[in-house]
Amino acid sequence: MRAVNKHARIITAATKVFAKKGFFTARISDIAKEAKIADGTIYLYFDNKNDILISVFEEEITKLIELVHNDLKKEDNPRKMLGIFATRHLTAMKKNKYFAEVVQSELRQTHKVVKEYRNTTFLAYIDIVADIIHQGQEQGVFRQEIIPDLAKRAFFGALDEVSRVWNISLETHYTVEEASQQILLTFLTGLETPQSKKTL
Amino acid sequence: MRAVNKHARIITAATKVFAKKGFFTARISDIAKEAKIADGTIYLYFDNKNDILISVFEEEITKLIELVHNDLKKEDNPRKMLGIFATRHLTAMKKNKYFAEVVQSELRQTHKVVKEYRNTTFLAYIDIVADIIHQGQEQGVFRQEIIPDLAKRAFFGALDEVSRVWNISLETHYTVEEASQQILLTFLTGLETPQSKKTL
Amino acid sequence: MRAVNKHARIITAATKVFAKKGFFTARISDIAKEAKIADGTIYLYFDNKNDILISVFEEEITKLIELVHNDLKKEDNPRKMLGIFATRHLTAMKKNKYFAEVVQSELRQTHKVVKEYRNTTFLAYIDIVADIIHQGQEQGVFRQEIIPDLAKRAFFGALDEVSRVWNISLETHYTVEEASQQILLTFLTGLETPQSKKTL
Amino acid sequence: MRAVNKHARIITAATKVFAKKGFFTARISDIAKEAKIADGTIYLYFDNKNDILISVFEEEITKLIELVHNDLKKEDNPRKMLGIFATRHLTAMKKNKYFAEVVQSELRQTHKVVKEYRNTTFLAYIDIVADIIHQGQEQGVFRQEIIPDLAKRAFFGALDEVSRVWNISLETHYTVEEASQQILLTFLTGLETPQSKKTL
DNA sequence: CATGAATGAGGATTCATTCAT
DNA sequence: CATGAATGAATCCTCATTCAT
Repeated sequence: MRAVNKHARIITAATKVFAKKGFFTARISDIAKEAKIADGTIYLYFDNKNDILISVFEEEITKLIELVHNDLKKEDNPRKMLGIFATRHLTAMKKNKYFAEVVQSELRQTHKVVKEYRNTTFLAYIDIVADIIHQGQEQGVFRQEIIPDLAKRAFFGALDEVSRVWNISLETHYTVEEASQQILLTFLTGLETPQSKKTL
Repeated sequence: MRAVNKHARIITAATKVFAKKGFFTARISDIAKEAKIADGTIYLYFDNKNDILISVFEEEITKLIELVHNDLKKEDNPRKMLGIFATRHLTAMKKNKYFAEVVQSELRQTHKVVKEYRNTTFLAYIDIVADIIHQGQEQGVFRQEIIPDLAKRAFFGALDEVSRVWNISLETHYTVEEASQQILLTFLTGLETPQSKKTL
Repeated sequence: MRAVNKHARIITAATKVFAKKGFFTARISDIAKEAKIADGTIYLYFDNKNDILISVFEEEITKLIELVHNDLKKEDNPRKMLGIFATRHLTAMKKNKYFAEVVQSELRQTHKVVKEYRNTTFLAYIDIVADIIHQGQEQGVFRQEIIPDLAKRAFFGALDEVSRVWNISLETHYTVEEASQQILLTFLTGLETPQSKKTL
Repeated sequence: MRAVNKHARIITAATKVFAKKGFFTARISDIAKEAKIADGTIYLYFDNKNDILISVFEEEITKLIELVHNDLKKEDNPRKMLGIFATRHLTAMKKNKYFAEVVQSELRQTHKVVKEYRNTTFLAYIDIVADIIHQGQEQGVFRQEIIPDLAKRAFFGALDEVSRVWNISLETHYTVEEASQQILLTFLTGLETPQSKKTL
C-alpha cells in the first residue's frame, strides 16, 4: 500500500460531496477528486456508489452509537440520559455538517437507493431513545401511557428537524445548548405552563 | 381516471412515481406512462423534471394549508389547535402515502435539486405551528421560555418522523389517533409523571 | 417515424464495423456514425451490443437459407445440389465481405459473447448439407460409409476456410468458380487420380 | 503444477483462460490468478495482452509443426502423409481443448487484434498440406487439376470445423479415428460411390 | 525478480429534452 | 394541442498497465 487510509479518506470525501450535491448529483469523480485519488481507486475499497453511501452511514452512526453508549453508562437518571442523547446528537450534527446533511436527506431515500439495505444500525441508534424511555417508565419517572416506540420517533424527529435548520441558511441558527435545552424542556415537562395544567 | 385536465393528471402521476422511485430514479417516461400521455406532452405543462417536483409540493402543501387554516378558524384554544394541526397533518400523510414519501424524502434535498427554489410555501405551512405556539404564549397557556421558531421545528419533526414509519414496512403501524394523541400528550404535558415533577 | 429503415441501416453499419474492427474493438459510436444516426438511437432498435451481433447473424443467415432452399427446390441431383450450396455460399461470402468476416471470426466466439445464444439458425444452414448428403446416400450416389453429420462439417469447413482467404490480403485470390469447382471436384471424386485408385 | 518457469506457466494459464473466456473477455488478472502469480509479473515476461495471445499461438503451433514434420519424415506415400497430418492435428486439438478453442476462434481475428502480426507460423503449418499435395501430384497419385494452395485450405478447413464441434457440447462427438478416417475417405476417394462414377 | 495498489483512459448505456409530424 | 422517434451529453465502472516497495 502506497498511501494509508484510503478507505477513510474516501468516506470523508464522499460525506462531503454527498452533503454538497446529494447522492444522485454527486459524481464518482467528484469524490475521487475530493479524496485526491484516481476514480478507479474508489472501486478497490467499495463495490459501487451505493456501497459508499451505505458505508458513510454505517461508519458514522456506529461511531455515534459508541460515543452515546459510553456517556450513558455513567448515568441512570432517564431525564439526564435523554439530555445526553440530545446533546450528543446535536453536537455531532453540528460538528459534521456534511454527515448531518447526509443523514437528513439521503437517509430518507436509502431504501430506494439500495433495496436490500435494511438500515439496522440506524434503528439501533434511535432505539437508544426507546430504551431510555422504557427505563424511565420502570423507574416511575415517565408516564406509562407513553409508547416508547412512538416516542422515540417523535424525539428523534424533533432533534433531526431542529438540526436540519443548521444546514439551511434561511433561518436563525440556535446553539446546541439552546436547542437541546428547549427540546428537553418540551419533551420532559411539556409546552403548557404549570398553572394552565392545574386548570385542566 | 376521470377526464380531468392533463396538468392535474401529471401531478398525480408524478407524486406516485416520485414516491415509489424517488425523484432521481423516476423517469419522465414513468410519469408519462402513469398519466397515460406521451412523454413530450409533459413539456407542454411543465418546464422540466425539477419543475414537476416543485409543483407537486406547492400544490399539495397549498391545499393542506387551506384545509388546516379553515379548521383552525373555528378554534382558539391553542392546545386544541395544535391537536388539529397534528391530526390534519397525520391524516393527510396517511391518506396520500405518495405525497408523504415525497415530503419526507424529496423535500429534504429540494434545495440541492433546484437551487433557486426557496420553498416558502412549506415554511408557511410549519409557521402555522409557530403561530399557534405564539398565540398560546400570549394567552398564558404555553411557557414563555419556549422559542416558537425552534418549537415549530421540533413539533413538525416529531409528526414527520412518526408518519414516516407508515412508509416503511418494518415497524408497528400506529393509527392516526394513537400517534396524534401520543404526540400531543408529550408536547403539551411532557413525558414526566406529575408526581415526579413535584419531586424535582 | 422520421426516417425509415433505421433497423436495416444499423444492421448494415454494424456488419461493416464488426468486420473491420471485430466485435469487441467496435464501438457503438462507430456503428452509429456509420449508420449516420445518434448513439442512443441504436438502443431504440436493439437491446445492447450483443443483440446487434446476433441480429447481424440471424438476419443474413436467414436470407441465405431462403436463397439456397429456393435454388435447391429445382434440383434433385445431390451432386449438383452440393454444387449449388457451394456456389451460393461462396458468392454470398464474396459479395458481402463484411458479413463473411463476421461469420468467420465472430461466429466462432458468439457463444462466449452471449452464453444463451444457441445459434440454431446457423445449425439449420449447415444441416442443408447433411440433408443433401443423406439424399445422395438414399439415391445410391453417395457412399453409405459417410456420416452426414461429420461430412457436413468437413464440407462447410472447407468452404469457409477457402472463402476466408478473400478477407486476408496475403494470398492469391481465386474466383468463386475456381474455388467452388475445386471443392466439388475434391469432395465428389476425391484427390486421387483414377488410375491410382485402381492400384489400391 | 511443477516448478516450471514463469513464462511457460503464463502461456499455459493464458491458453486456458483465452479458451474459456475469449481474448477480449479474459482479464490479465484471470491469467495471473490461473498462473498463481501477481498481475504485474506477467509484464516481466510479455509486452502486453496481445503479445501473450501471439505467443500462445506461436509456441503451440511451433511444437505441432515439429511433431508433424518428424512423423512425416518417415513416410513418403502422400495418401498416408495426409492421414498423418489429419490424425496429428485432430489429436492435438482433442488433447488440448483450450488451444483448440484459441486456434478456432481467436486465430480468426488475430489480424484485427494485432495488425502487425502476420501469422507466418500458422501459414507454415497449413503449407505442410500444400506440400504433401504437391508431392502427390509429382508422384502422379493426386490429380493435376487440384490447386494445392486451395486444397490445403479446404483440407485444413474441414479438419478445423470437425474438431470445432468438440468444443461445442451440442452435437455428437466423434472420435479422432472416426473423424480422421471420414475426412481422408472423402478427400482421397470422394463422396461418390464407385458405381455412380462409372455412370457419369 | 516479484508484488499488487494505484492509475485513468475508455465505452456502453441511460434518459431528459426536442421537434417534425 | 399531442405525439414519440430521435438526440447526444453525461457517468459509472472496468481493466490494461505502471511503478514504488
